[in-house]
Amino acid sequence: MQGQHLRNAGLKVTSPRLKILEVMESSDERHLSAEGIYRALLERGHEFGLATVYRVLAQFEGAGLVDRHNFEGGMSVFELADRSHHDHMVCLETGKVIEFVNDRIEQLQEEIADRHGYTIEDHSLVLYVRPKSS
Amino acid sequence: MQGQHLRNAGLKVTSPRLKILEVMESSDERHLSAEGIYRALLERGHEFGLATVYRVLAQFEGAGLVDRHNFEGGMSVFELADRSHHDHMVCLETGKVIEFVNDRIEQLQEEIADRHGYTIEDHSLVLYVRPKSS
DNA sequence: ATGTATGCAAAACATTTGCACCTGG
DNA sequence: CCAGGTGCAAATGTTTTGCATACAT
Repeated sequence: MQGQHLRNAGLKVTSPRLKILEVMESSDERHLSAEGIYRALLERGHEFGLATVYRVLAQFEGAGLVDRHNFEGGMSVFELADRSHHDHMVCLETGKVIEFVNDRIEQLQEEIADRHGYTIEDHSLVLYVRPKSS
Repeated sequence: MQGQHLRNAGLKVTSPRLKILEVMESSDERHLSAEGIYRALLERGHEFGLATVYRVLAQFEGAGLVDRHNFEGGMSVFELADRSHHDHMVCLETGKVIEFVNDRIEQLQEEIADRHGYTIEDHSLVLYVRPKSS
């Protein structure tokens, strides 16, 4: 049961939190907007306020349970932080999100920050792409 | 005169447009928010509506005169598109923005997109950093 | 003259917050 | 019981838009 995840994060086990976790775990889309989660909850018969969804997601983010991404288009998308680090490729035609990792890029980023006297706290790499026409 | 830039972009040469270009060219900060530009204009005695600033920036973006970036923090920053491509490092302590280029990273990105059957239309790489404490 | 630009106020949008009420442990 | 969570509505902050007026060419 994911109730444990919540307890481990120091969060009370409540219905909104459990259901939101459930939606994020079982959704086809790994990357969901707050609104998307809100609608998915409705479809499953759970009517929580949108404000609650936002609050829960913010707490989850703070607890390291989810990552928030700010892709273009003005709204945040959230994904379960159940995998190791990766970056994103967003298809501009279909909206599809592809994940990828490249250790060499990660390493180069570290080197660049280091060279300037900084350490990386966080980073965001997003490729906006289109299917090859060929 | 930068009036030519505007004409080349197919835009009428108007006072707001000229002054906004001027501010962006002469500001200490290369990366400005719409509000920041609005305030800089006021300081120079030009009172245009904030809506105009946004509209002009949107047109400039469309014309390729400026780039818009969506760093964390909810608001866009704009910079003159007068340099070749580069990525950004944002200091979380000071808000300072450092630009950098790394051809190897650029190349790796191309390879990754290509490997997945896509071509890159645009990309965003931002490192959120802190000064090395050492 | 005439198609665009602008100004202002109002709308839109995603997100956050205040506060009274509920609930998990 | 009581700290903390939730619902709702209202506030927020950024950006966009509608419409009447002003301007560049």
